[in-house]
Amino acid sequence: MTDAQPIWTRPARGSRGPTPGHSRDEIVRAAIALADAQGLPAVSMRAVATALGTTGGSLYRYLSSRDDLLDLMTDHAVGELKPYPEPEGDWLDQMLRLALRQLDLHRRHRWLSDVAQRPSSVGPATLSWFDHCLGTLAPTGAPTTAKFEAIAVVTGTVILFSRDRDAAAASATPFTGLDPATYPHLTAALARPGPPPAGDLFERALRSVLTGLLERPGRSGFGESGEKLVAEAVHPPDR
Amino acid sequence: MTDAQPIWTRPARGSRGPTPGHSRDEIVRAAIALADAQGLPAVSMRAVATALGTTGGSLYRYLSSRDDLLDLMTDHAVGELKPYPEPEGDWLDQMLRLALRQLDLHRRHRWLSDVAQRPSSVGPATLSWFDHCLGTLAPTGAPTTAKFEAIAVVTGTVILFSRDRDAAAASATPFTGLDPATYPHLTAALARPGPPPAGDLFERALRSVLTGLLERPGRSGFGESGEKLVAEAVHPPDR
DNA sequence: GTTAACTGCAAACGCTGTTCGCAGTTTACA
DNA sequence: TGTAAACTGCGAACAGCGTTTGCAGTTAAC
Repeated sequence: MTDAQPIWTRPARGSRGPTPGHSRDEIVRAAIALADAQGLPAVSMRAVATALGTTGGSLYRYLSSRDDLLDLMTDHAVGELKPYPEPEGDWLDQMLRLALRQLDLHRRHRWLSDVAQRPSSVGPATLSWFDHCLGTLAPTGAPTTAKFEAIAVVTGTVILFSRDRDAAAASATPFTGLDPATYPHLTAALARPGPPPAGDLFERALRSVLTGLLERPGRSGFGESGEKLVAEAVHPPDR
Repeated sequence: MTDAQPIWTRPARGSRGPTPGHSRDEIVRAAIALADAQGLPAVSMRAVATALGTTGGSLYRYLSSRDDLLDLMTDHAVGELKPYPEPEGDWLDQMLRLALRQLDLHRRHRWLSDVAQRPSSVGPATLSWFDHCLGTLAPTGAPTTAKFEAIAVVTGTVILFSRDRDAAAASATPFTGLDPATYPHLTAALARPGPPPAGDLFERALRSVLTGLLERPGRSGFGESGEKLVAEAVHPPDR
């Protein structure tokens, strides 16, 4: 199965041979279970195959590469974001709810952040999520570029905070026995950690960055002619 | 060379045998040149070795693992951030200058963002950079946790924007031929992309997120409605 | 002078993604 | 109905990876 088309438009099987013993969905599910339990490096073709009771090379009857499998896994996981939360409050509240749902997804599937920063083929569930986010941001009237960037920043922040605990545990170890002369501020900060910051940092970060990126600044912000164009282009027919 | 100590405190060579034909620094430089030219996957032990005129196994006289090499590469690159920009303006201006310097570094060494998302051993140059950032944020009076988080967010934003061009090129291709019925907002946004947003998005994003994370709350409007949103949006009780 | 430690190199181990050839099976078409 | 094409499943194989090991040669310490 070596096709130039992306996996989303490629048929799962032909019409000629015997009925396949497995399916793409079954393979993807097994791979996700493996990744959830033992991390992404454990998802090797042979490991997934043996989890399904077959051999490594047989998977290439269903997929054309491991990247295909990762793409399918990603989109399958992103599909768990549905149903999207009910629209409630202004666009910022709504966007925050979406981000929290995404954060929860990344905490359930920690391998998602490993797979996210790799050039991948975007699946339908991801497109749907992206489209929903764009719709949520429509009332801002911000340019398309800013919206795209804002959604990317949200995802980036989600990945950042989903790694929180691991990062904290990992970075605590090598931070012992530092020389106060060479690292004065760092040793001081570690010696007196101070109080935990008020409120949820995740929410604070997102609220501030989203308003900063998307909200209409006083008058020296977006160009006026551009605003009209964007307002026309973005106003959806059914919303 | 299999030692439990991190590579930073391990001596480069013993005192008994013949003088080594290479050095850690030479190896690291060759690896960085390779990564700059052909990307991180091209940095294999054998490839670095042949670039130095030796064989793969010989590198293990200088390093104990490929992860060690990546750690050394990272810290070597982060060392290029020095000298740090002169303090000028308030802490926000200063922090922005640091972020821009970091962004430039990530554009010169694109493999840095690939290597950053991997649990690594933090080297002295990275510690120094971190310490300098902490010192820059000292006037904010924010809690230590918030400062740490803010620095991480800055790095995350730098990585995000350093990938900008690649991401734009890669995501433009699969975004053709979408069904306007299933992705209304996305197709509308792509049909008329609108003007590029005025001002630098990188700077806007950083200014807003830094002020949001670090400036004293109290008059800024957040805190009350947020906690309820958190409880509502996540339905599995993971938190 | 002997011994221990070190360097450099080649070969090998186990793992990876992926390809290929070989049955055996099912469908399409003349 | 017969034949050919297409498909599935499987085992072996290939190239590449990180890493280990054994061996010869070199240097320094005692």
